[in-house]
Amino acid sequence: MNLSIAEENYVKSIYKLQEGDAVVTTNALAYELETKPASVTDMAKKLKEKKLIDYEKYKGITLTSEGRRVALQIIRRHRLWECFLVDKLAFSWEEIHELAEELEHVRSEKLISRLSDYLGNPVIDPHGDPIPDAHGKMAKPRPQTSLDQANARRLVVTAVTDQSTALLAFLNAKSIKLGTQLEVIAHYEYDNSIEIKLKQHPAITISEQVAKNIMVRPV
Amino acid sequence: MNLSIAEENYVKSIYKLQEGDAVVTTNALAYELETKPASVTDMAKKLKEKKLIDYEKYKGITLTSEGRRVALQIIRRHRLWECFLVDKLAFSWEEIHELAEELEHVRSEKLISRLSDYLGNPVIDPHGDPIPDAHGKMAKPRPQTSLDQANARRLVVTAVTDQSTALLAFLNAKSIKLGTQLEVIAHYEYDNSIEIKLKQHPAITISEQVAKNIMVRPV
DNA sequence: TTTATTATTTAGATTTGCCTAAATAATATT
DNA sequence: AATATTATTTAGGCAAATCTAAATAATAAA
Ligand SMILES: [Mn+2]
Ligand SMILES: [Mn+2]
Ligand SMILES: [Mn+2]
Ligand SMILES: [Mn+2]
Repeated sequence: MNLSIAEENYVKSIYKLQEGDAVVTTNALAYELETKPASVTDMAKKLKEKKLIDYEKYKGITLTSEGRRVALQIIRRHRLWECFLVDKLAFSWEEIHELAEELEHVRSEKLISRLSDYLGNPVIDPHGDPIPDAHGKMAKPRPQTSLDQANARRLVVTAVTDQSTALLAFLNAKSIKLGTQLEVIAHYEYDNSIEIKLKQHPAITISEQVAKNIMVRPV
Repeated sequence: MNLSIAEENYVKSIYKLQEGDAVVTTNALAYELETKPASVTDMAKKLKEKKLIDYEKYKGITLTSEGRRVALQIIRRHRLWECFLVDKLAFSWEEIHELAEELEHVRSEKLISRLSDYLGNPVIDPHGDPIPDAHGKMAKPRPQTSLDQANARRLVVTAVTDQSTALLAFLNAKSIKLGTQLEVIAHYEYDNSIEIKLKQHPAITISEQVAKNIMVRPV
């Protein structure tokens, strides 16, 4: 099946919003893709026609198994290019998303399999997200929770769920990256902010919003 | 200026057909881009509007200096990606053109300058074509002639002007690549075919059409 | 259970890039 | 110089992807 760039972006966003099995609403998808609900309805009809989604009007959108397959391929391409940009071209993690957003649309099995080999067949990308293999299989991520819900004291950062430049730049400023070990000092009930301490650094307090987007695992 | 992929492809093709200063005709451009003359006329109006070409109806097309600048950037991206595919991902020279045709449209100064550094700032691509630098300057190619017009006996292959998969596959089969040294044994007047000999190989006879597309220099 | 609010879809346009068929201009032939 | 041929442009249309404004459906509140 030959998909346009727009169609690929829709399929990828639907996959992202589905998180397993949830139905994706028109508005949510419009917001995610920075477009208008009317445009989403139009595209939903086309993707249904192509059997990539299940869709009945007013009932929301879910991917078919073919849609899921397609989504995983696109995600694979996106994340492999992100690895390339960081590992080989020395980009930092907040710069790569936009570039990968374009590179992911170059469709060539051979290109991607060679790129993967060249990178040593990585299984997680620079943001800690798992990379599907050529068959769409992803390593089950090791159990992780968001920092605001973790109960252990000593934690290691495993992923970042919001990949906006703003958050990643903030984390850079605080020296927080994948693999960073930290200790939770205190939870402040008033605004749900959290005080943490990194080795070799003074303790800092981070907002609930930041904490929600940092994934961690007990060290 | 923000150009679409279609606009970029037009500008690049106009540059290619201009060969210095010649005026590009509507039909030639349509043939090159595998589209129809009417579509070329439409696009010519748009590119003129954007000041990338000079165009008066029935008078043909030439690039403005801005158009030339843009073309050289696209060619730079194209050829650097070709180097990447060959040097890092082990593609062979007949597979890379189509992929570079897509990769060239990812517009990021930073990406391209890092890619160039990563590749060691190459000045020729895998087909022997010069790569413009960030300012659009290209190494003046060393004097070379097509094989059918060379008068020296001992020659070295410096470039291939037709980059079709068919020709490149033929050259692969005959073990002819960039840097290959060969000796001209005979010219056959009847069909302008040429007999050549590579070291460690029996002599072979190649057609005029092939010879026209192989660029050589006295060794 | 009405009524208000929110979510979604439809109707009708717009832009881009392309097409075919017909008209016109430029060039080549007799 | 008149005519035939070829090149180019115009006219009119189509599909993809978007939009705004209006209509309709679903859901929440009174
Ligand atoms: Mn994308
Ligand atoms: Mn990522
Ligand atoms: Mn291209
Ligand atoms: Mn090339």
